[in-house]
Amino acid sequence: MDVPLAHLDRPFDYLVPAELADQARPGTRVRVRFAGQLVDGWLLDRAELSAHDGRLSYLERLVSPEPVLTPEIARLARAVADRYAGNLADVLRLAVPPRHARVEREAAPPPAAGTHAGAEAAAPQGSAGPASVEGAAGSESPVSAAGPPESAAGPASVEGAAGSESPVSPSGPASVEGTAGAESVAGGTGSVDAGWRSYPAGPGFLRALADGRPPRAVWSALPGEDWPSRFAEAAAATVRSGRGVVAVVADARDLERLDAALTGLLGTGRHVALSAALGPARRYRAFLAASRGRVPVVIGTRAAMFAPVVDLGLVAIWDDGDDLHAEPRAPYPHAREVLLTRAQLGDAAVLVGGYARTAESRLLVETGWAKEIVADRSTLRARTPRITPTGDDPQLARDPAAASARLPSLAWDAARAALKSDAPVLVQVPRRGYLPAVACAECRAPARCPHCSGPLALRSASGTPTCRWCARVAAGYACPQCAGRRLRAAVVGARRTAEELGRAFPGVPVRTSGREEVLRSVPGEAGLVIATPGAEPVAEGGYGAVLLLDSWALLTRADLRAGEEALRRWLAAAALARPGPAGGRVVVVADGSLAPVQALLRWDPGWFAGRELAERRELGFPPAARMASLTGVAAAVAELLDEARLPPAAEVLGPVPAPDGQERMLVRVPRSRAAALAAALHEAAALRTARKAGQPVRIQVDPQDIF
DNA sequence: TCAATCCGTATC
DNA sequence: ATACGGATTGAC
Repeated sequence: MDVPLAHLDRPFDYLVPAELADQARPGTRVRVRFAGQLVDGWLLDRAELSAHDGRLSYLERLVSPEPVLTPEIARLARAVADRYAGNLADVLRLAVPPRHARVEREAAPPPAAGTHAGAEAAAPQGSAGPASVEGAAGSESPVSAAGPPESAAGPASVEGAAGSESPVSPSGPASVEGTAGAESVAGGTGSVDAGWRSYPAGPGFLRALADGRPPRAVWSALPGEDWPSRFAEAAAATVRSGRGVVAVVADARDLERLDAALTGLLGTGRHVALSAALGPARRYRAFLAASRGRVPVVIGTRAAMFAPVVDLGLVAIWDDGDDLHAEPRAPYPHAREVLLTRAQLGDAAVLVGGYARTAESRLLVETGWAKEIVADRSTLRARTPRITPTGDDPQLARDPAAASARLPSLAWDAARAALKSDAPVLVQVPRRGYLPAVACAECRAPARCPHCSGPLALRSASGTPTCRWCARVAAGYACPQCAGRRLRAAVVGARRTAEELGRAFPGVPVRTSGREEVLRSVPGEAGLVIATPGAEPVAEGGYGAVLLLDSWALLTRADLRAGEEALRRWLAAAALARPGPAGGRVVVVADGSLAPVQALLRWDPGWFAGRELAERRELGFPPAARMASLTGVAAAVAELLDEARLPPAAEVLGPVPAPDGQERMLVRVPRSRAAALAAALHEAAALRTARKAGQPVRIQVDPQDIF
C-alpha cells in the first residue's frame, strides 16, 4: 500500500478479478480498498493461496498493466527500507517515478500484457486468486484459489512484500584483477584502455567487466583525469558482456559530461540519462526505456540509483563524497549505499570513483569487499600539477593591490604567470554571497553572538556585525578567545572576490560560476574564473593556475566531515589544472602542516581516507559504527527510545537541540548490530503509528550531519 | 440478561 | 479513515 505508516509496512493479500487475471502481473500499480478507503498499491506477487485467514477483498482496479516495479527493484527497495529503518512505500516513491499515462502509451506496451487483454474478459466472474499487494508478508500462501489456473489467478500480494535480508555489509571477497598490465581490453576503440592503463589494476578491471564477472573497485582518479571517458569505457565493457549499467553522478554538470562521453563511445540509443530535473514526462520516458529493456545503460543523478536496468552488470558512482548523493527524503538513503546494496544483491560489479576518497569507500577496501584502483607513484608524479601551500601572510597587506584581493604573494605570482602565458586561472572561494560571516582578526576564531552564540555577519561592507540568528547588533565585540576587538571577513563570497580580482588584474575577463549560474566550461585563454566548490568549469587544455582561497573557512566548519570535504573540494578544483609538474600551478592558502592540506600536496586521498577512518574508529563514528538520529519534540523522541528494543550494545547520546524547538538523540551500535538497530527503531516507530501517537519522530540512519 | 455504547486495534 | 470485537454500562 502506498501508505507510509510503519505498522502497515507489509504486504496484504487481495483476490484478482478474473478479468484482470492476465494483466495484473507482479510489478504493476493497482488500486485497492483498504480499511474502507481506496489506496494505491504495488502488486508484488501472484500466488494460488493466501496465508490470510480472513476474507480477502478484490483488487479494485489495475492502474496500468505496465510492470514498473521489477522483482530486482522490489527486493532492493525492501533491503533499503530495512537498512534505513524506513517503510517500503517511502522507498518505492523514490524508486519508481510517477506514472505519466501519455508517455506510457507512446510506445507499444510491454509484450505479454495488453495484447490479449480482451481474451480473458469472458472468464467466469469471481474465480480469482489472491494477489499480494504492497506491504504484505510472504506471498505464496493459502486461501481461496479455485478455478482453472489461468482465469483464476491466485492471491496477489500487494505492496510491502516480505523479503528482508539486510545486505550491504561488506563481506564477500573482492576481485579486481590486479594484473598490471597491458593487454588490450574491452574497448572498441584503440584508445579505450589507454586511460585505464595508467592504473595497474585498471585493465584487469575492464577485462573482468567484459568477461561478465563482478569486480568491485574503488578508484582514485589521477589529476586531470577524463573520468567521464573512463566511466564510459567501463560501461561499454559491461555492455559488451551483455549486461546493463547504472551510473550515478552528483549533479547536472557531471551528468552532461558523462552523457557526452557515453554518446561518443556507444553512440545514441544505448543509454539514457535520468534525473529529477527532467520533469515528469521525460523522467518517466527515461525510466520506461530502462524497465522495458530498450537501453542497457542508465546514467543520472541519485534519482537513477533505482533505475530498473535489465540484467544489471555494473553499478558506478562518481565522487561519492558529494553530499548531493544523500537523498533528502525519507528514509534518506545514500546513493553509494543503495548501489552497493544493489551490487551485493544482484552480483553486479562496482566502481566507486573520485579524485577524493571517503572514509566509507576506504572501509570497502580495508574489509576486502572492494579492491583499489590507483596509479603508481611515478605516474602520479608525472601527472600531478605543482601544488604549494601558502600562509595567509599579513605581510601582503602592504601590497595594496594584493591586499584588496586577499591574495598572498605566491598566489598572486601564480595567477600573473598563468595569465601572461594566456592560460585561464581558476579561483575557488568557499561560499557565495557578500561577506557572509566574520571572525576575529587576530586569532581567526569565528565571531559569535554574545547573546545566542549565532554566527555574526556583515550585512554591508560598512555596517556593524549583526547576528544571523537573533538579529542583534554586536556593537562592542570582543573575541572571547583572545580579547581582540577587530573583525575580518571570514568568508568572502564569489561576487566580492570577482570584483576585487577584476580590479587587481585590469583588462582580464572575469567570469563567475556559482549557484545562480554554473558554467560548464571556459575557453583556454587568459581569464579569471571565480567559482564556488562544485561549480568549477572545465577549462580547455586545463587551467594555468588554480588558487584555493579562504580554505581555513572550510577546515573550521563544525562538521565531522570538514576535513574530508575540504580535501574533496580542493582535489576537484586542482584536478582541473594542466597536469604535470610543468603544467598548472596550484596554490592553496592554508597551513601546509594540516592533514587535509598534506593530502592535497601529495595527492594522496587514500592516505587521508585511511586516517579519517582510523579516527572515526577511535571516536565511534560512521562508517566505523552505525548511527541513527532521532529528531522530534522531546517527549516523542524519549517515548520512541523508551519503547525501542535496542540491541544490547547500543549507546544513546544526546540530546542536542534541533531546529523548531525539537531535539535530537543519537543511537550508536557496532556495525555488527546495524540491522538489529534499524529493526528495533522501525518496530518502535510501528508501535507509535499504530497507536496514532501524535508527534512524529524522524529516524535517520547514518545521518549526513552528526552534531 | 440483553442491547447500546465505548475503546482499542487491525486494516487483506 | 473505518470497521470490528470485546469490554462496559445501563435498563429491564
